[in-house]
Amino acid sequence: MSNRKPANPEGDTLDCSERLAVTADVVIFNLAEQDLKVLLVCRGRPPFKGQWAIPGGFVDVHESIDDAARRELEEETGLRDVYLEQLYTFGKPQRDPRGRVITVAYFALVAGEVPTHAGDDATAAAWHSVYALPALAFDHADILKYALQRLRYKLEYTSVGFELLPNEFTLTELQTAYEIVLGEKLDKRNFRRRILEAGVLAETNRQRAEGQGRPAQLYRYKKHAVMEVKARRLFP
Amino acid sequence: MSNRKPANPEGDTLDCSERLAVTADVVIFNLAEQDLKVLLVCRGRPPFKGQWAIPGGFVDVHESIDDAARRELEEETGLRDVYLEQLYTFGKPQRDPRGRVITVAYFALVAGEVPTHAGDDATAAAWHSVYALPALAFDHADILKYALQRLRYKLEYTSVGFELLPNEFTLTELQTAYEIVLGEKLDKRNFRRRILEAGVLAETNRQRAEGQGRPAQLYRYKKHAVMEVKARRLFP
DNA sequence: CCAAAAGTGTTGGTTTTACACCCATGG
DNA sequence: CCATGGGTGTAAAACCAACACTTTTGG
Repeated sequence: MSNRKPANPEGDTLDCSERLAVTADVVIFNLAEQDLKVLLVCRGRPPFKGQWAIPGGFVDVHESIDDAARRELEEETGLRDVYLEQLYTFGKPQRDPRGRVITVAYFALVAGEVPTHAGDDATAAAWHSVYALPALAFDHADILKYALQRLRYKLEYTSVGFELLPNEFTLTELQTAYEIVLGEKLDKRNFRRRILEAGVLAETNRQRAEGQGRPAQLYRYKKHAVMEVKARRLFP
Repeated sequence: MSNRKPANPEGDTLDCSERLAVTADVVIFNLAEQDLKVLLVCRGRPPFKGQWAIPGGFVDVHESIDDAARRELEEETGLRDVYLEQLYTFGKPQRDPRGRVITVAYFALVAGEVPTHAGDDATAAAWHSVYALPALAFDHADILKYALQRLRYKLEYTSVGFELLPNEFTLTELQTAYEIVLGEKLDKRNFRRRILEAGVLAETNRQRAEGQGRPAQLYRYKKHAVMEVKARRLFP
């Protein structure tokens, strides 16, 4: 950060003429109905009125970008303390017809049934399958594509997958979650071996019966287990 | 991106009150004197006058953030068309004492001997070893630490290392480059086998003698070779 | 002919993949 | 007792890590 542009040679305040509008947009993923969903809002105003978009909002002068993203997330889902990670910053001059807008994109993972609340600038908020998306406003299709790529990548290299499941889950549920996100079948025995050897799961003393089969052991994610196992993929 | 904050209900223009100053800062890496160097500028103005900082500048309303980063890079080094990648966006409210400034950080890799040009807001620009850094202005120590981490990571998983060498290079030079950045010795035979099997190098028909030993084959990087070899580390 | 740097294969251990049957429960 | 879903081991292949000598040149 230098201070070339500001006109004041003393450099201890900032010129206002070159400021930009900055938004924090959050790609919120969720698993439901055996599908990977993303939360979209239907825009209630121009531009792109009536089109679906990734939820987001302007970053306030007094809040950090992370806080702005958390605020958006809470406005749309009512949830706090969920997995949230900065993705990429999109800043082409013409990406918003209203003027220069820079978007810092985030992605979030939320678990369980999550009701949605449309913000006051949206006519609706709804979960959409990432495999059957409507046309999106702005460059949001690019952002979503990038978010999905990053989610898949993280799933293979880190143990972030638990964030898509409720507190307690069975190994079959976890495997299904991985399969839905990665879009491929995994081997049951290899999956179990790896996930257990990674040491990020703790057995609970509870079980759950699914239909009329043998009840499954419930596990929970060990908080504070190392998130990123350097240079060792969790899955092939 | 929603349009909650702007006051105009029609939403087709942008309110100016909530705009932020945005800079593009570039961590420029270079190899020299058997060391990994980073280009720093000595600030000519407050705040942090006289302290070293990562070069950067405000993003103009009409240019993309990438273009701003490229412009900074060219101003400091005179180079264009070098490897440049967005790193992360830093946006805590108090990170700049002048007011709210958001910094989109990039990292760049430049090859060969690169003279530096101090910008007009800096009293000097110089290469510093990443292993012996001075105190840095703002939160630039964090940015640099993050950049170095990312560079190392990329070196292991992609073939980005060539960007730190001139057009033609020997395998020993390439290995040395990797060793300097990663901070560890590599096995010569394993290194050569892997880098050649990766198929990203083309032999030239030239050789170069280093001192009085046997001359080494010169290679160059195959442009358009896949940059990212998914799920296969180049080095252990 | 000697010093200096380039170049070259093999082996043992580890990791990964592929694959099929028995177990516990509810109806 | 049977249908349903949960749980388990092994063998072959691929991959990785460690290791030392020969080749080519210049002085």
